[in-house]
Amino acid sequence: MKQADENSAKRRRRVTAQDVADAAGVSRSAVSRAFTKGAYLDAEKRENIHKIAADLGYKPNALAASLQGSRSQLVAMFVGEMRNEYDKEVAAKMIAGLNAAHHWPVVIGGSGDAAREAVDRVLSYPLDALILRSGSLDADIVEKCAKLNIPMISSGRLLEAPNVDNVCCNNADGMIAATRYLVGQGRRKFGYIGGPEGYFSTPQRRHGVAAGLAENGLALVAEEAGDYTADSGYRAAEQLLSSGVAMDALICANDAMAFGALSALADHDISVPDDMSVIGFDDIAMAKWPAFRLTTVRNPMDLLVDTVIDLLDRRLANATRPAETIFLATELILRETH
Amino acid sequence: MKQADENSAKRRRRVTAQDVADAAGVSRSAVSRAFTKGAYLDAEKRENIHKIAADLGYKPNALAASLQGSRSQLVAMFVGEMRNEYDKEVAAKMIAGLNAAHHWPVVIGGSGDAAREAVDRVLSYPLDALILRSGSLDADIVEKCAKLNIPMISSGRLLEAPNVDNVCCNNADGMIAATRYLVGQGRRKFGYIGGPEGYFSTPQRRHGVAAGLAENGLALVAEEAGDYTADSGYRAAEQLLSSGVAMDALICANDAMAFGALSALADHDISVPDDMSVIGFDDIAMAKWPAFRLTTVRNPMDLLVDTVIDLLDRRLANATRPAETIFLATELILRETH
DNA sequence: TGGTTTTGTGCACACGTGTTCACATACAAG
DNA sequence: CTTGTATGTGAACACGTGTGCACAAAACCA
Repeated sequence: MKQADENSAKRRRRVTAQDVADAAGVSRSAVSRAFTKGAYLDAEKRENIHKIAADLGYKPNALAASLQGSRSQLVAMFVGEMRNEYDKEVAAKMIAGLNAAHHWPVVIGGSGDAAREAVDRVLSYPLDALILRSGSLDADIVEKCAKLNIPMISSGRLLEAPNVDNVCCNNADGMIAATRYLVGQGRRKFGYIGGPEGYFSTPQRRHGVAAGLAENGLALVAEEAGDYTADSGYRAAEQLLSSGVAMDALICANDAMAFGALSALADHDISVPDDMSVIGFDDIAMAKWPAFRLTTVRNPMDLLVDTVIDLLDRRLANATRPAETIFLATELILRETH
Repeated sequence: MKQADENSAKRRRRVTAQDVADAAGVSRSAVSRAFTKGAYLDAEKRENIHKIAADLGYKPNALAASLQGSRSQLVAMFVGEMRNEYDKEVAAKMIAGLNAAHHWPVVIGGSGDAAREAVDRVLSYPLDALILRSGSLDADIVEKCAKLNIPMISSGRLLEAPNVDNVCCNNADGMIAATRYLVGQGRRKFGYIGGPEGYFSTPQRRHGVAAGLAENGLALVAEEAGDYTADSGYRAAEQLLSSGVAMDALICANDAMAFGALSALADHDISVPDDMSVIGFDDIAMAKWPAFRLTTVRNPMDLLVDTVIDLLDRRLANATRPAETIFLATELILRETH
């Protein structure tokens, strides 16, 4: 009776070190030591404990262990809305990279109040760090993390604060290089499809294009703004074409909008690259698909992931290291639309 | 001196309920009560504690609280390699859905040994559940979870085990509907680009196409296999075209491969849909991009996410509920490639 | 044999929380 | 004044783990 009660009660519970200890006829300490590398325990007994533990399906509860003061290995990652393909691609790579480095990402998405509340709630876990990847969040998150002693790494935009490391693609330089190249190819009448307000990259990329043109005594002849989706790129291109302004080059603030623009140009029987050069930004996987073969500015995603994880590991190794801001170099990828 | 030591030591630690209690001049119990809904505490004192807590940046440690026996709210989600766009899209939606339902997904990606090891490690956290989304994992994960009392929900493929809920798109029916429709449109010579071996959906979709043709006394005239990426679709289509077999319809096991196939057809000046119908499967966001406007079979992602979360919540509410397997109906989406 | 070192293990504490229990205070009723 | 009843609140325990400390047993040496 009592036995049955105990069994049914245990059925609901997670197997605990005490259960293994009872089964093996040793103390709970011995079980703990059997799973702690470098701890002092008779080899034979350790093996026996491991065997019984495997049999019972025991795993030390990482959270209870983290109460001891060690790291939880949990890392929160805020990814914004993941509406465009670049964000999804980076998120996927980041998850893989964190896994490989034995950090476990608790992923938060969305925008606005819901996102703010979600991040707030997730801060109640003992996180090793918070990674901001795209999306915009209230600035007071920085203060909250500082008080909770949770290091932050921002990779979508620059967050100027002590204890916040930043990784950032050199947006302006990338656009300058693209513009220079097209000018060198003889293009003169540049149109531009920019990003939405509120994104960190929007003014930077816009500025890069303007600077690249200015150093050749040129300026944009036409301009529209999209929201970084392919649909908005299509609409923006339609708008530019219907305005009647003559263009021979169209620079887009990201690849997805460039794809949309390419479709609009095709619908208008404008040949690319004969009549018009099109250049994107990011070099997402799709850019090299046969349907697009897009000339674009590479936003180095793999390097971004590696850099973020490197900063994270170094931050965990040394909490007082001064915050760093790292800029990543872009690269012009020539395919078939320039 | 002692004061300074204490301060610098505390600087490293997370703010704790005891710290707030000291600052507020109450017991730690009072602080805990101040943050526990429905607990008994003087209203004025509760307000004061909240104020001081906000000032210090205190948040109850969710993990320490979960030791009490309550749920951790952590949910592991295995997402496979996330190589194709469908997987990324579903993962993004699932993350958003879980967040909205106040579950916090610890996301694991990858494949092979690394993935197996990562999932194994993540099981050391006190998870409320494990969601399998795509990808393939050793079958012994089911047994491990059973022993650890972690409920599982599989959505990529059917996992026949007690305590594993399944959500699955009705692959065969979707393909039957697509095939029937094309036959009704007068198509007779069907080619097929299938998925890679090892995926749960591969034989089901293949079977659906065969069944749809068989009921009209037809059979496939040509067939190739890809790996669910656009590139592989392009190569497979090239292969089919170079074989010289005449076709008037090409069914692809997913949208990404259909995109690749469309490019190959364009390169060969084969007009879609005049000379050839092309149908995909999934209806990912890109399918309606102006560049593709792909006719396809909708794999209902939003419904998938809702269903998984519903199953999760019901499982948490009732651990002994018998495992369910839910099939989701597909829908033929007619655009411009049929 | 007696003393000293090595080897192995259990006890007890700490981590941060929620909650039960007992106790103190205040106040109303008899 | 005594008794009974609300109303708050602190002390103590439990959750599952890692580890310092003490202690026992065994091995070694003289």
